[in-house]
Amino acid sequence: MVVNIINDVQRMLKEERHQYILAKIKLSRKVLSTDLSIELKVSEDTIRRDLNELSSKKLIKKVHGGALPIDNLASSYLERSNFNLEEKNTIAKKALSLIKDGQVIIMSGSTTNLQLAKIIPSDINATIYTYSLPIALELTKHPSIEIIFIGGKLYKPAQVTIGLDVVSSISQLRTDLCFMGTEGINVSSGMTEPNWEVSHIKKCMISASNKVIVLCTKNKINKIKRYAVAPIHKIDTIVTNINPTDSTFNDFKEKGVKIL
Amino acid sequence: MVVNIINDVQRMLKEERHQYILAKIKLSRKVLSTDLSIELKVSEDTIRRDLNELSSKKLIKKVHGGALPIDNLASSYLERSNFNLEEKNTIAKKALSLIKDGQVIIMSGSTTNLQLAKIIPSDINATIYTYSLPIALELTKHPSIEIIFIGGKLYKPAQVTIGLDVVSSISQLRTDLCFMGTEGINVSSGMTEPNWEVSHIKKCMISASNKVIVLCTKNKINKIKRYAVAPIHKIDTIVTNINPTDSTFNDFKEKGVKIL
DNA sequence: AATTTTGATGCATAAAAACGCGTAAAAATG
DNA sequence: CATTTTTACGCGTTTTTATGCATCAAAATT
Repeated sequence: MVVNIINDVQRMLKEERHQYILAKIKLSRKVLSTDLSIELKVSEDTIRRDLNELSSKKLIKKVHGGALPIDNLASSYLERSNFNLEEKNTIAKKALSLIKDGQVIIMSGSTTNLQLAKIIPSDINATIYTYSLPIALELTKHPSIEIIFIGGKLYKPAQVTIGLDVVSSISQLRTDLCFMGTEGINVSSGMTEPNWEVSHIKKCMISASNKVIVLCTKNKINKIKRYAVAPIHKIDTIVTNINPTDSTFNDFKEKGVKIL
Repeated sequence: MVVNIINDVQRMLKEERHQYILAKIKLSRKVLSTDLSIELKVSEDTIRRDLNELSSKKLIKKVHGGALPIDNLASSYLERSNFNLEEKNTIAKKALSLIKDGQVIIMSGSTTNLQLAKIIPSDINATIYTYSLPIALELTKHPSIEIIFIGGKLYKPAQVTIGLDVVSSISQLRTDLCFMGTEGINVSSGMTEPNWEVSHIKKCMISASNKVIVLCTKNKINKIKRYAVAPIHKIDTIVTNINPTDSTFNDFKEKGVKIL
């Protein structure tokens, strides 16, 4: 019996096929199982299994006959933004009451702020400065808010601009309100951040703004991170997802911080 | 017997049709089953089934004879970006070949550029300046591209920043390549734009860049708009969705413009 | 009201997907 | 090194899906 060596010579590994498929989808926006079967010299069955795998990893959208790219805009940020959505929305709703018509506001890039941006009623007029891509994008849907985007080098994981440009832009501003998320807040250490760049930017935001409002979920309270942003007395209001009368806040209240 | 190759060549996947229909509805506020049947080369029957599906997903409002948009004022940019996707992708693929590793590039906010941003291979290194939110967001998915966002006041319909800040930022730049879309290009009038702000920004881009590459679909060629951007000799290359040997381009070639 | 356009429904068919099974190579195990 | 176990595939077979067509019902149009 003749052994067909030729056939065996070139068979791609599964992983290689996957790479190939992803690359092709990226480039052509569409792949057909039949084409792939021919191109990769495996049965359509195998292609289908490949497609199913990639699809279950959310890397492609499998459809009858082939696959298409997954549409969605952002991935990692988007995932985070859907985390603890319930809490974030609670906070956002409370924070809404602090916005008055005609104000100039600066917002940090936190996912809670994104929630806030989503629910600002369309009859509110305001000017919002931000350095977060998703927040700016969200606000473009709003009919009357004026958006000023603060440019600079993009920090991909958080989809915000950072760096000197941002710092220098912000230090030239004067705003009424400043909404910012935080990674840690505590009476003695004040507000702290794990990221040096971010801590610096937040410092600028605070000195640029008349009132400082910190939005944070319960689990950030009493956490301390590496870099200091501001002592507690610089914070005007903390908005959280728990009851403002909770005893957790006693110390904060003594320092004159409002809890919402 | 004649085998009809043409017929076999392109049949869209159901999902693709759906996307096409949605894009068209948003753009023209109305679609007719008969038109779609011809455009998508399927029976009206199938179109009706498509429309029913989309309608049951509340994405469109199905009516006698066709369908209408379901109120909501989704961002007009996204609408445009999914329209004529095929052509835009063709252009983007061609344009890809012009990008070399390590270059500094500036991109305008055109939807064709968005397509380009989507398909840049992950092994390419480059620095990209842009003032388009969607493009910047798209590029955050790329592992190695450095993105610099040019800040300023946001122009919502196009999701780009405009204004003095943008102009002044760009005039301080020096880039290797400049990819820009256009609303009209013509041998005698050169490149033209309907929007004054945009025309001004594009002028800056051109003078900041070593090479100027214009991406445009066939239908923009020989159109003339209100505001001049640049005479034809400032353009190095035009990338379109049609064959570069097409006679349409003869005049352009005489002026030294490369066609891709 | 008559006529023309659309829409819905059932049916036929071809293509694609899923499922189960067998096999052979690769990896793990004793 | 022998032998299990696992993994990756391919091949039938059965289901499901996508689509067109014919027919009849429901509109819109005249």
